[in-house]
Amino acid sequence: MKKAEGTRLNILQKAFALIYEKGYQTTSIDDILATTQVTKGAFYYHFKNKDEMGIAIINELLRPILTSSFIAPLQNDKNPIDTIYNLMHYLLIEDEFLQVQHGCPVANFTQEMASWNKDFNHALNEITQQWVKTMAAVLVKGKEKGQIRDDINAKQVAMFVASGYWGIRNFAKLENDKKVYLSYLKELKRYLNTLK
Amino acid sequence: MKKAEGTRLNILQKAFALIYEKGYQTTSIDDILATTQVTKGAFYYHFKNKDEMGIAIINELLRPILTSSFIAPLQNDKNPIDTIYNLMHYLLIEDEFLQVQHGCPVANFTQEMASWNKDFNHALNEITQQWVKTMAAVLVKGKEKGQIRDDINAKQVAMFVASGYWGIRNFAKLENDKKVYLSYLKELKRYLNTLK
DNA sequence: TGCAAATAATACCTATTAGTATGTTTTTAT
DNA sequence: ATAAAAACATACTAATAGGTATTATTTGCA
Repeated sequence: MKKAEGTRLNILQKAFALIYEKGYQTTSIDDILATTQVTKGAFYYHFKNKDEMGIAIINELLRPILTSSFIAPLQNDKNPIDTIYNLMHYLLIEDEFLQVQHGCPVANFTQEMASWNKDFNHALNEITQQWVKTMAAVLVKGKEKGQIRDDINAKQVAMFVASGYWGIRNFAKLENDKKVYLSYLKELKRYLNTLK
Repeated sequence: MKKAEGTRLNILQKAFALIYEKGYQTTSIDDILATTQVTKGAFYYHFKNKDEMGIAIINELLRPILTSSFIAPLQNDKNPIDTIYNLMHYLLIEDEFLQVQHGCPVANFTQEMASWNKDFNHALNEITQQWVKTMAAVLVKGKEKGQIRDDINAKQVAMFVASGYWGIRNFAKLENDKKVYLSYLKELKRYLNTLK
């Protein structure tokens, strides 16, 4: 990796961490410069403006995270019910990047920016759709294999599950306690079992 | 109502509308003054600072809305399944204040402020808990009447449902389309029916 | 090795931010 | 009617915001 690429990546990663903690609007360029030890000249060499950096974070950091942590675990040939439950368990309980007090970064971004920045909205919608579509595909496969009831609407279920995930992330933020995840997971398991 | 009370309420209501649209942090005092036609002197006569106004909005506007629109509809003696479904249908489809592109005001506030302002967190947690507790109580009553299965964990279900609500609000914001609500409601109905 | 392009550093600019200081007007109680 | 208190108005401040202009330093390559 060239050195310039390094500073760029450094900016993206540190900025992402700050934004995940504090939110996009309240993370200032100066905040980012302070924690990266990068100067303003360097920052604006790499990014036209703050929003371009935001989009880069979504496309270059969030998207890969989504692919590896949210989508890849769905792609196995086991029972969809276990697959989905295990994914949620991993995301809520085991994953070390996602912090209970800061919620889900994609949901945070969405909440903050969706109705105000077309580019953000588009990028976020794309990665979210990818997740939901993959989950739906898993369910369809399960239907074909007879693991999932025939009368189940896969897309509908996928969205229902994804919604629950975003919601419980917000709940846990409010209580600042992972315990709510356990309660959520129990009911999710019960719900998923009604699909077979 | 005394005139002074009127200006205070005017500030709270207009500020709330702005915050619901734009978020708390990005709604400036000057924004509020511009839309209320109130001067800075008047604003700071009524509120010590911006955060005090924010707390007042939660306690004096959000709380009553929650009581009347989220909690009161739960308090009838019908079947909990219909009661909860009808509430969600009302909130997502019929309610005229809640806008698809701006999500749920309580969820927005939570996402933005929960981990940063203790007072906000406390006020928001209180009203949210009240909603979940009421929903759980409705389910408990349903269990006693034999309308809900015995092995159901009421609190757990209430939280699961509330999470789904917050989540789908965020989803709809992303797609800026009420259609996702219809899909959500269908699956919610299916889910609720598994409780009996 | 030298020079152009890439990368970075510094100083600055204007707008906006929350908040204050100090006044004036309006209400209220006597 | 009048004085005191409540309610509001105006002009300001210091800090911070995102962004730019200009200059300096590295880097890759002929």
